[in-house]
Amino acid sequence: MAALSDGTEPADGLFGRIDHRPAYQRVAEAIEREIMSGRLAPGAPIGTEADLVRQFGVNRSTVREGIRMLEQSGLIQRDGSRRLFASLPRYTKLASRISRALVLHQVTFRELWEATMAIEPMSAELACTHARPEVLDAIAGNLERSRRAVGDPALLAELDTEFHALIGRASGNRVIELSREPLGLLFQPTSHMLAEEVPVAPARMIEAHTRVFEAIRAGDVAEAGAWMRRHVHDFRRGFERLGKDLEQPVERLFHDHVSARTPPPAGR
Amino acid sequence: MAALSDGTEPADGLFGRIDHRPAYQRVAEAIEREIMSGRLAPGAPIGTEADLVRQFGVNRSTVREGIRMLEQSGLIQRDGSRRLFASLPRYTKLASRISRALVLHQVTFRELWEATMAIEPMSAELACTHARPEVLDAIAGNLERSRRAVGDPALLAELDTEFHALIGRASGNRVIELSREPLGLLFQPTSHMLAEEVPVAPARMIEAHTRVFEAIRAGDVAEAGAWMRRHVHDFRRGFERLGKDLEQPVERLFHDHVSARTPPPAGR
DNA sequence: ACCAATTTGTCCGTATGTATG
DNA sequence: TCATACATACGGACAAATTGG
Repeated sequence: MAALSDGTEPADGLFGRIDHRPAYQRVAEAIEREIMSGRLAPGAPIGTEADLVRQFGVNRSTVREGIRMLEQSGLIQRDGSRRLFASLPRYTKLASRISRALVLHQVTFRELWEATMAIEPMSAELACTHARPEVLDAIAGNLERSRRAVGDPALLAELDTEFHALIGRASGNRVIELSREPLGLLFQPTSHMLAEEVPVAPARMIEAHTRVFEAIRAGDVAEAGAWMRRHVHDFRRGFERLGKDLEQPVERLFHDHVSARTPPPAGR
Repeated sequence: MAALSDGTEPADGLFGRIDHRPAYQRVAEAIEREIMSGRLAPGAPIGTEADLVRQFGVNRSTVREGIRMLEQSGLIQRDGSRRLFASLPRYTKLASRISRALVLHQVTFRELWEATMAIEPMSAELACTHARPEVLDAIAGNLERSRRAVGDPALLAELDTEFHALIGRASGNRVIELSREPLGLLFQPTSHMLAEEVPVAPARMIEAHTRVFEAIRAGDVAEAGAWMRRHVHDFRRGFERLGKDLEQPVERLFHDHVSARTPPPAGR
């Protein structure tokens, strides 16, 4: 039951097992452990490659391979000047990683929609009690821009995605915020198509967004949830009206331009 | 608006911009593009490092750094003989990445619980119409083992986590399955503590699990959802009965032994 | 704004253990 | 069994970029 981190059982003799994983992995894991344990706080400098070479007693190439892994997992980042810092994995990066995986696994629109149906209404309901003024202002701004964008399907789809992301932010719940982000990313192309092909779609969308926003501002939990549910149902109806199949996998095509660049410097 | 993948705007002259990103990143991105576009199907061999050196015209070390990044993101894997294959990012790996991020961001129990309250009932409801026999059998087995584990808090917590994971599986919705996995991981230690400290907890848990299971087997959507909601509420009450604060961040301590090892070869 | 030291990105060559045929 | 191919790891090198005076 007490499996080691490499999946093996501990030996019961005098000596511990030998860790035969490659050196670059052990370098990465050692640094990861320091960060996860809190001994390296986010924003703390990791040191130069030469430092790490000295500390671990391995070659620089080995250190560099370890660093690549940690960089990829978001536990360390480079600031503008390429110095290494411990950092918190960014939500946007995780979200785009998740949506990439969902695309590769050929998740269907039905699956996406059902998950949205679970998360989005809850998000709106929580926003009623947790939304802070700045976020409400941001949502108001989003609505304003949406009303002016009725003729521009691409922009409208972008603003739609942003609206829902802001509701997630307003929920005051980062788990929900993170969970729903990939859904927004994956729905955006469909939202675009909908705005282009279904004449009433833009107006209905803006109407629903407005209702949700007003309910949130009024603190009306039931109303916010109900309008959000209606809105998500509406999206599905529009989707079906386009003659598309709910069991169709989300395409991988769109994903080309969502290769999220590393964001600017972390802390400090 | 048409930002390039490195965040800059396209130049409007004769020549395109020069890509200043380091070679190892471009190697990784080139391979990633092949996989995402479908030209490299999961399971397809990538070639040896020497092959990649020839194709890209860069040094071994550079290729290796690129490979580390892709390995970390789960897009490529090595089989037993260390040959490189394209692969689908594994859910378990993503889930543990997500829960790690949530821990580092010091997400609170309230946030976890609210998200669970959104996802888990939906998961149970969907299971009513989508559960396949094998999964139902697995759940039955889990229940059987749970009943025998009443005196063993650690095992019971493990079986609890497994039960909910199986419900996720039964939902026939991989988005929900993936979204809820990190929640299960993060709740497990609390579930353990609950089984240890609250005398009635094990019995109530098993009762609820049984009800949910029977409702799913009977295809009773309303009943399954209702019992799951009750179960999740119950968890919260138990948590508060322990005198713990919902606004307390999930501890980072537990995470030490959840450093999910790379699973065996991917497809084929 | 210039200079010297540091650091990263990249390359080359080589040795070693292991897996495949 | 043996030869080959391959991944891991090491040492050393140099140019370009960045830092810190």
